Amino acid sequence: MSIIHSPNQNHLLAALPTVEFERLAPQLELVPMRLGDTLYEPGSQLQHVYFPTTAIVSLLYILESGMSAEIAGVGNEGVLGISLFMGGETTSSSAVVQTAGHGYRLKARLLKEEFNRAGLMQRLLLRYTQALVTHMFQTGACNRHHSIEQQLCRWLLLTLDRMPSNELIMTQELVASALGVRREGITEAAGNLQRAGIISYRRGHISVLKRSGLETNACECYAVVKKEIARLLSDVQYRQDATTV
Amino acid sequence: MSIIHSPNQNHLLAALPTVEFERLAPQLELVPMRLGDTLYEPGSQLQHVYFPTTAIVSLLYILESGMSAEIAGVGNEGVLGISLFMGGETTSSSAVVQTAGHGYRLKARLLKEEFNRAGLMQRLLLRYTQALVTHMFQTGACNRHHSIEQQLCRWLLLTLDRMPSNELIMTQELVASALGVRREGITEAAGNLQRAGIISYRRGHISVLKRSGLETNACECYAVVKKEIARLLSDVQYRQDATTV
DNA sequence: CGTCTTATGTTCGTTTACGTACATACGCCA
DNA sequence: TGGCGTATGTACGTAAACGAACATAAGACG
Repeated sequence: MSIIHSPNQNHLLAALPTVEFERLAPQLELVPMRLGDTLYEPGSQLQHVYFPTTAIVSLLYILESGMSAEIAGVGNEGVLGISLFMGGETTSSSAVVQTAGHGYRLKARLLKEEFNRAGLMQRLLLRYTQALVTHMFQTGACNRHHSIEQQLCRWLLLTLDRMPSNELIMTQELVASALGVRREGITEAAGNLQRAGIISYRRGHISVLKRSGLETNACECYAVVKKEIARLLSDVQYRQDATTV
Repeated sequence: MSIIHSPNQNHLLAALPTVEFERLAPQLELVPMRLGDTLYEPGSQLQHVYFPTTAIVSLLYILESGMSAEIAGVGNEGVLGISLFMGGETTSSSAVVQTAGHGYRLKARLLKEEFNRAGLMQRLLLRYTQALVTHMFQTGACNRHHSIEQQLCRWLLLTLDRMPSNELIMTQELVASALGVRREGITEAAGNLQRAGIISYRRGHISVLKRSGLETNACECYAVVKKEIARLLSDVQYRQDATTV
């Protein structure tokens, strides 16, 4: 069975009116995103924006000491490279593929042109940016006040929501660097969740057995982010033809 | 001596071209901002945007447990109420006055109109928003990895940069809630800095004696945020008449 | 099937910040 | 000038996460 790819798997692209979509579609380039790929380095000039379809990308900040923290994740609900239309040209964060998959990319110049037409694309991009800002807010507060286990639950839920199955392909090491904690801290927290029958895992794979268990153990941050994103994108209409995929 | 107020004390307003500035100026309303005033509550419909001139406002997130964390501060370099032009209408954060002073406010509708003219105001607002996003990124990572003392130094520097003098009017309790830590933690960190001759303080007042000392003890986050904001706003030209104030 | 890389498990002591309780003293205002 | 509200100082024990070192085992690959 071969996998069918379509730009409409990305919510932003699927919400474009036909005119705008058809203008961009020929310029969209399907790209594979492999685990660990770096899409952006801090400070580099952005050449493209990326609309993930099946991949998930971490926006993470790497400190001088080498320690890192994920500030937000981007999946098929969003886009990478907001600083292009915000006007900064470069980012101060890194974008690293956290779950392998695919996405479509668009040349920076073309995106800026489309943005400046002030059509629905502009509205969508700004809306999405605000959702991202909300996410960052919540993550910042969460970093400060919640335990590793709570944060792990939050993070698993956010990731799970973007996956087709209930299995995540990733090592504890990777989760640890996303949350900005020690690997051992994840081993312990994940061990607790496994003993409680909420998840089960083996080398590089995490299966969620009881989603409700994660929700119970997560901090409020998951629900808040989820709700706010739903609100911000609630009036987004998908094109008729976009739903057939 | 009476204090002279002018919208040009706010950098964004001072950078508007004459045409745009003169269109908005009659609609700008000078408002006092008293310590502790709440400009926005999470979830409320925003009626105005605020351009601080001498006041500093904290964007802080309050968790269910009552604990809080400041995600960014806004002074005369910025504006409060970005969700209005980003399209969300409401914020999920609170905006609380951290240093008393003044600012100008503008009716939400008028700002949106101006934004949609796609003139320099739009460019400025988007640029500023990206600077804010950068700030939030850095704060998030800082919350995770740096000590209270480092964060205190960073925070004092950021606040100091927006003050005309080297004295901050605020209690340790207030600083603690901005950083999202215990008041006792601030007492200890501030005590260290005072013993080192870097600051001196008395009830509700903090004087910075040796700025370089703060810079030495701060984490990298201060310098990074400072530099990035300077970069983003480097090509902003102030109107000729705006510099006379 | 055996080997070797690497993901995961476990255990120490240590550090940092928390939570609580209470002491002290500044400085506003009657 | 005296009193009082409140900002600040100090001192516990406790909890969470860290840092480092090492053990175990899964599974990729020859």
